[in-house]
Amino acid sequence: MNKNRNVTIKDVAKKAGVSVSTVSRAFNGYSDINKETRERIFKIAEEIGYVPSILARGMRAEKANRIGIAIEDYDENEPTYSFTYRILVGFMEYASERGYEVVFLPNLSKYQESRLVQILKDYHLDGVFLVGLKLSDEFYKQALRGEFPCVLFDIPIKRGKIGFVGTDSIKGASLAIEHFVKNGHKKIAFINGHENAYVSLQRLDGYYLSLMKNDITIDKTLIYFGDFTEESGKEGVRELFNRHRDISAIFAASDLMAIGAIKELKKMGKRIPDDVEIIGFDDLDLSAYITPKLSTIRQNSYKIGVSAATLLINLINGQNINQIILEPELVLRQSTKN
Amino acid sequence: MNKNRNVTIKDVAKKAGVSVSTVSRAFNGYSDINKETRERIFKIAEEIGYVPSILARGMRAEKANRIGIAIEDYDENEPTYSFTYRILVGFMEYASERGYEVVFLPNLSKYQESRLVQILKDYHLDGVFLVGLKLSDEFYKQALRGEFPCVLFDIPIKRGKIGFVGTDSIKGASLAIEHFVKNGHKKIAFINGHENAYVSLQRLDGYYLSLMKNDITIDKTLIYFGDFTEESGKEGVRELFNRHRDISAIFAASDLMAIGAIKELKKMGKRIPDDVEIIGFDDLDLSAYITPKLSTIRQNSYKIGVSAATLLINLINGQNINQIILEPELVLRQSTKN
DNA sequence: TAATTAGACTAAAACGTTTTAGTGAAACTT
DNA sequence: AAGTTTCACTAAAACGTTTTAGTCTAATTA
Repeated sequence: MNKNRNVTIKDVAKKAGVSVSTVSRAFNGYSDINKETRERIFKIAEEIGYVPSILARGMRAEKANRIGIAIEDYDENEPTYSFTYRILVGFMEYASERGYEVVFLPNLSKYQESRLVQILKDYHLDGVFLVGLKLSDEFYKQALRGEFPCVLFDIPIKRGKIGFVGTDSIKGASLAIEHFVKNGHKKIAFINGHENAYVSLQRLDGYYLSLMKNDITIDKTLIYFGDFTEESGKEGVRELFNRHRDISAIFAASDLMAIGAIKELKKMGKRIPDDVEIIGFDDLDLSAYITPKLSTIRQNSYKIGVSAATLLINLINGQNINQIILEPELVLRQSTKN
Repeated sequence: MNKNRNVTIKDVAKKAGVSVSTVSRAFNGYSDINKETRERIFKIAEEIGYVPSILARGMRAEKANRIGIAIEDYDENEPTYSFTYRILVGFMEYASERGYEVVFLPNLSKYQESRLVQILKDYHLDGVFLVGLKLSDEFYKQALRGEFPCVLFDIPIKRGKIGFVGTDSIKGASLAIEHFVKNGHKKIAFINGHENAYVSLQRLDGYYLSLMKNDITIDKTLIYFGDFTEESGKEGVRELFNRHRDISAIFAASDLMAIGAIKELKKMGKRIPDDVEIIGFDDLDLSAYITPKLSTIRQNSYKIGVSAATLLINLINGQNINQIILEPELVLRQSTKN
């Protein structure tokens, strides 16, 4: 494919009667260039179909105009990949609009021995979006040093060149609880994620805040800490109904746990939403297909991707916004009375 | 990130006491290089952590060692992206193992005016995997010219530098029909995809073949042509049961259509699998979550990605395998009697 | 013994950019 | 009138590779 390469900057220069450097400067928005010259250059470039080679640019320039997206290890049995895919596409589309090339780094954990910053250099990346990184992960610690631009999903670090993108979990939880309160529930159980996830703490805050605002006394035995998986949702229901047999509403911190909970509730002979109402968190594609269709707090995964790209590119270019918090949305379906 | 760039080929050359070209030749597997020298070079490279710059290489070399994956336009409402994601990851992982960098081309249709071959040059790609390409698509016609290495999913072109990857649809359909026959069904309906999709024809062949093999007379009014969507699955059931009220088994050419069919059957008061057994095709993540859990012909999406990468890299390197057909697998769940 | 070939290596050009360090002319200052 | 500044531009080096066209020595052949 490289044989008779494309139109190069030289062709544009020749045709415009200027030097190669002038064309380069025009394309890179330098100021010391005559307006007419600049326009002529752009017109000619357009005409002959010139596109700067990202490879050549990356080799010479400070910035390669390439960013990476590193994704959690692949698991054959994980049913949430449509969510990941939407993040990915949002990230890609925005990045490509801004002239960045996106390089996918699969199986990051394979490289655990080497330093993350080394990998970024090897790949000529200006920055990286880390999604699904575990807090225990070695790369996580390296990222924290803030040596290079880096965006994290659901992990609220905002120091140095590190950015953070996530959904407002306090608000998300509140939306769910408010809905239950409106429907007259007093005994609202909460199946949370594990305690060392930031979002779990946030969702817990939202749960507390909403209950307090509505003068419902908080009962910690109505809270169960799972690990976001379907199995832990089932476990949560067993445990909670062991403690209280009159729970009438459940808020789960992930759709997967909500789905597990529903399965377990059905097994116990409970009708949903008549006996128990339930609201999840995420809005997986799955959630609209289970029976009953799951009401949930929607995170806009596509927008998460777009925001991550926005943030990362800003960080690379030295700007100082370093977090984007997205609005959650309550989606009412069949697991609640509406 | 580019400031104090990495270890380069020069560092290796200096330390090994040879010229840069020798190191390059060693790394590219040239033969006219002494075995000891080669080994010394590799050892030193390993020691000081040398990794060839893919950018520099791509600029100079015939091949850039970069391949693209172009994906169907993003649709917010499409529920099958976990399937796409698995293809993607399979493709990525294999390509990266073989030393290829993968470039994601989102929204290919945005570029419709320009020639595909032009795009590949602009991006310095050695080849591309096109997934979800419509037959009506302009790029499809361009791909067919075979000017550059290119792999298609589910579209059986095998000429020139074009490769084809897919699941054996004849066999897949047979698996489903054989199961129904074994369970004693005679009136087996078929909700197929649209007639101009290759896989629809294959699945139809499989359907015919299996019926004939089992001495069941073929009744064309038991066949409905949908368009792979959920809605057309519903429509299919309405239409088919209008024609025959005693259908006891349905094979659908996509899980989405099977899901639509199930919804419609439930609405009609049919019990699944007691009144009607149903088998889909694909095995989406969704399918294990609907009620009843869908029995289906599984396509291994991860393997599809791996196979596409394998094929593409072979085509680029001038080898002549140009198709990989994967084995389907019958997955029995709750929509059939097992 | 002279000529050829094989083996192991190298110098330098090339790829398409960006960037550094200017240049020359025109327009201002003093 | 001499010096300074601004404007618009450029030549050439640099980025890290691969590749072309050798070179030099030693071994083989005629």
